[in-house]
Parts: sequence; structure tokens; C-alpha cells
Amino acid sequence: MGTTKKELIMQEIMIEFSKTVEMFGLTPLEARLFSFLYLSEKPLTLDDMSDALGKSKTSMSTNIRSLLELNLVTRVWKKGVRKDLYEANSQLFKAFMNFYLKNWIDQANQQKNSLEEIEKNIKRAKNNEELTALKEGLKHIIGFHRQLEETYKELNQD
Amino acid sequence: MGTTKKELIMQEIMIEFSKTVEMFGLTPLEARLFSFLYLSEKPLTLDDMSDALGKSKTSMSTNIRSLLELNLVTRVWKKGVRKDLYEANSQLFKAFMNFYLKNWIDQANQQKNSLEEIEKNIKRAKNNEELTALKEGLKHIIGFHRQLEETYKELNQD
DNA sequence: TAGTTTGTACAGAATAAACTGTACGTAAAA
DNA sequence: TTTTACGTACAGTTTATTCTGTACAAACTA
Repeated sequence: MGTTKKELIMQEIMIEFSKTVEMFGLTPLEARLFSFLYLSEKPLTLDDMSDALGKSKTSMSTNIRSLLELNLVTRVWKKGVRKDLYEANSQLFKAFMNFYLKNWIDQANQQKNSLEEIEKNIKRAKNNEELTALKEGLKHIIGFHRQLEETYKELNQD
Repeated sequence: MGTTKKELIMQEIMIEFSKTVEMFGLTPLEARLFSFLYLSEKPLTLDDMSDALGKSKTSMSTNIRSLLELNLVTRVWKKGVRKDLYEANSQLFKAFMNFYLKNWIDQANQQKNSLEEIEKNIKRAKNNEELTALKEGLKHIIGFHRQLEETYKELNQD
């Protein structure tokens, strides 16, 4: 019969859930894959996923890799099973917030550092009248980064 | 001389700042454009931007449009100037947070509603043993969305 | 009025991203 | 050992996105 009722419902859920997952910076396929794993009761193999999502095994391999790096998925060992098995990391909310915010803040921080470096260099140079407006803008931007950092830190500690 | 010292510093800042702006879901060019406007002292015309960023005027037009919709840029009127003038909305932090979080939450909310609809439909159907695990997963996912909503609301009210 | 200039719609070109199939290294099975 | 199966590197193809030039409507100028 191809698609059971269960599979049909599963697809409906996946469509919606994937959209939310995408908002956390995952590609559409990564999101669909994660949703699928999350709704599956057992750990799955690359072939399982390939069949279910209708995508190549290669694609599953690379996308699972991304999800592993993001710590959203775990590799599972099972006696007697030769293929690799994967399951979604199920502490959904915390896991997401953690990886997302961490990446976010890390990146923003890096940019803040670069900007402060630029600021330092401008200050060191002799006081050029022409640059005052630029300095002012830079100050605001750095302040913005600082605020970002604080806000998101706040959010993460609970 | 082509590139003055000021322009050089401006570019350095723009490179870093644009990265941060991109994290808020803007495309690279939108981000660069916004950074440029933010650092400019005067409102600018499409031709100004086109020259400065080395992109077509058409591109400036469409990208400015996006920024306007996101409320990150304002159109300015100046007596005697025929061309349209634009400047960055300068309450940087608040403006960003507002538009970003609003879109975010709106989207997540929409997905939550769809998921709850699905949940209702499952419950209405006769109790199928096979679906219990799926129901459980759905419940968690909806809970996740609820939590998202609350967390971000909290963040926005200060 | 006719003649310019400005902003944008649209179609096609250039660029980037996603996806697949083959091919191969490695590890388990026989 | 040989044979079989698994996962992934890599190159090429397909698909989506970004960007540009032309063309034109609307607004301004004289």
C-alpha cells in the first residue's frame, strides 16, 4: 500500500516541524532529516533514511554528519547490527538553544574583536578630523555587539 | 586617488559588521548595504550606493526595498533633491531585535498552530495503538514551540 | 508641450548551493 | 584468504539564487 496512515501523519508533522528547525539555521534537508529521526521510535540506518526521504545515501551521509557536529544527533551502537545507527538527541529545546546560541555568540564575538582592533588602530593614528563621524559610528556598532552578547547570555542561563 | 584612508577604514568596518547583520537573516548584499548606510553621515541616493558597492542600480533598488520592509532603512525627503534618499534607521539594537524576533515568533507560532491542528485530528480519530508513539512525539514538539514562544517574548519585553 | 531623469519590472546570464552516481578504502563475514 | 557490505570522497549535474541590462512608466524640467 506504500503510505500507511501513520506515515501520512508523520509527513504532516514533519512539514511543519521542519520549518521551525530551519529557523535555527539548518538547511531544508538537514531539518527534514532531523524531524524524521525525532519522530522515529528506533535508531535508523542511512538506508532507512534514504528510503524514507527519497534522497541518495550520499546525501544522508553528509547531512547526518552536519547534524552530528551540531550535536543534534547521536550515533548508537547495537549488538549484531553492522550498519551505523543514528537517533535524534531528544532533549530538544535545550539542545537547540545551546548549539544555536553558542554559534551565534561566538560569531558575534569574533566580529566584535575585529571591530575593537580597528578602533584601536584608528585611535593610534594621528587625530584626523575627517574620521570623527566614522569613529562615532564604530563606537555604536561595538556597543551593539556588546549588548547582543549580554542579551543572549541572559537568555541562556536558567 | 580612488580610495581614501577614510574609505579604507569604512570597508574594514563594513566587512565585520556585515557578518553580524547577516546573522539576522539578511542576505550578504542587504547586509553590506545596511552597513554602508549606517556608516554614512548623509542620506544617500541609489546611484551613490551603486557606485560605492560596485553593484547595479537595479540591485540597489530591490535591496533597499527589502530593507525598507524590514524597517531597517528610512526614506528621507530633502528640498531641492530630486532623487530618493535613504538612511539607516539608527536605533540599531532595538530595531534589529524587534524585526527579527517578531518574524521569528510569528513563524514559529504559525507552525505551532498547524501542529495543534494535526494533534486535534489525531485525537478525534479512533484510538489507534500504532499511533501512540507519534502522539507522544508531537506533544513534545508542540511543547517545544510553546517554550520557544515564551522565551523570546521574555527577551523582547524590557 | 517635448525632453530628461528616476525608479523598477522583467528576462536572461552568472554564480552558488544542493544533490547524485561512481569508485574506492575499510571492516566485517565466510 | 577471498568475498561482501558499508560509508564517504569526489566530480559532475541539476536546481535555486543573485545579479545585470534593457525597456518602460511616472515624475520632473523647461
